[in-house]
Amino acid sequence: MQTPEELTARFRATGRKVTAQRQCVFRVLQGDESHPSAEAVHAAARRQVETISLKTVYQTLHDLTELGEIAALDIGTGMVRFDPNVEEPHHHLVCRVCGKVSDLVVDFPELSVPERATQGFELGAPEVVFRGRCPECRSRSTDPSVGSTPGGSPTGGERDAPTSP
Amino acid sequence: MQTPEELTARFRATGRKVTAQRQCVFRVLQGDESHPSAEAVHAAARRQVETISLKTVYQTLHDLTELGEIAALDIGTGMVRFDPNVEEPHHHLVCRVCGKVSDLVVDFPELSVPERATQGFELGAPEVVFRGRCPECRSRSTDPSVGSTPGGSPTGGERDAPTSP
DNA sequence: TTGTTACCTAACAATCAGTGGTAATTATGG
DNA sequence: CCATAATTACCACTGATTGTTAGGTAACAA
Ligand SMILES: [Mn+2]
Ligand SMILES: [Mn+2]
Ligand SMILES: [Zn+2]
Ligand SMILES: [Zn+2]
Repeated sequence: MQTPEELTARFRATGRKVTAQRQCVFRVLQGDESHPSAEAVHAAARRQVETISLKTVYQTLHDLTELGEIAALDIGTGMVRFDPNVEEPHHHLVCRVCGKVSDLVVDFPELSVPERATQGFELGAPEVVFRGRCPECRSRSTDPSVGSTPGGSPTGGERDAPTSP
Repeated sequence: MQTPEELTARFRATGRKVTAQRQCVFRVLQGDESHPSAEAVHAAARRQVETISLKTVYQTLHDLTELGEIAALDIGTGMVRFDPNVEEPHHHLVCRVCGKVSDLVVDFPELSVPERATQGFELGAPEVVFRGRCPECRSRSTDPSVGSTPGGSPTGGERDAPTSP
């Protein structure tokens, strides 16, 4: 995703009007690496423009996706997640417990399909998803098998666990 | 997934009753490589047991998933797709147009994440999805004027494929 | 500056996949 | 046989997303 200023220009150039609400969504998305849902974007946007409607957020996300400025990821968390990082190809780690999505910056070189295995499909880029448990959900787990990871990563950060869908 | 007979035994062994409806779902799933949705399973099951309810189908699919006899795939087609092939690890090709899901039998060897890239995640097996267009949708969405291009086809411009229904 | 027009909001209704409840009936398996 | 699980029809409900309306505001080109 480009900067809010560049997006402003691009919106004008594509016949779209630039409003305070849209620019607010631009700013919310800029540098956001949490892969927020539309609701999450809405919540963040409301902190800047209290009256912005969910509808407008959906509309702006749709426009940005159409322009290829962000990516809409549907990776089994129940909601579409939006990714402003479309410049750097990457994959994702998905927490099965809380739905957290993290970037996986590893590039997999050997990830091409032999022509005969494509079954006539016209293929795009591969999407790799590793599902598992994020650090927070690992440490929060009451599973007794967790707790003694020798030399592991005692990140210690046992933060609150807000999400309870 | 095991055979309907084996599933019958397994259901009994796990305290579940075996009914005509459940066995019907077993048979529908057996050898099905189309990764059907619950609705699709229901439609197929109705051809054998006309009165089987969608609820029962959901219940049976849930049970089978719980037992690990089938896999529930959420790969962005809007519905959960069920996969009776849990014996052979594999990946998937997904048609962006019609939602068709095909097995990708290629095994990717070097698909492991360097320890430092995991960000503390506890990871499961990687899921690879190639999105694209299936053969049917490729031939259906080409320009009408390109109906039968002989030899070296100047497929020229890939126009926007108009979204179906 | 002004006029056209896109945009925004609020408040709903609707869709779609999936879950949940009821009550009455059926049928499994010990 | 018979307790009890399962099934059915029916309907309400969630949650994400889209659509619709109507009235008001604001962007931007002239
Ligand atoms: Mn990402
Ligand atoms: Mn499969
Ligand atoms: Zn988590
Ligand atoms: Zn297709």
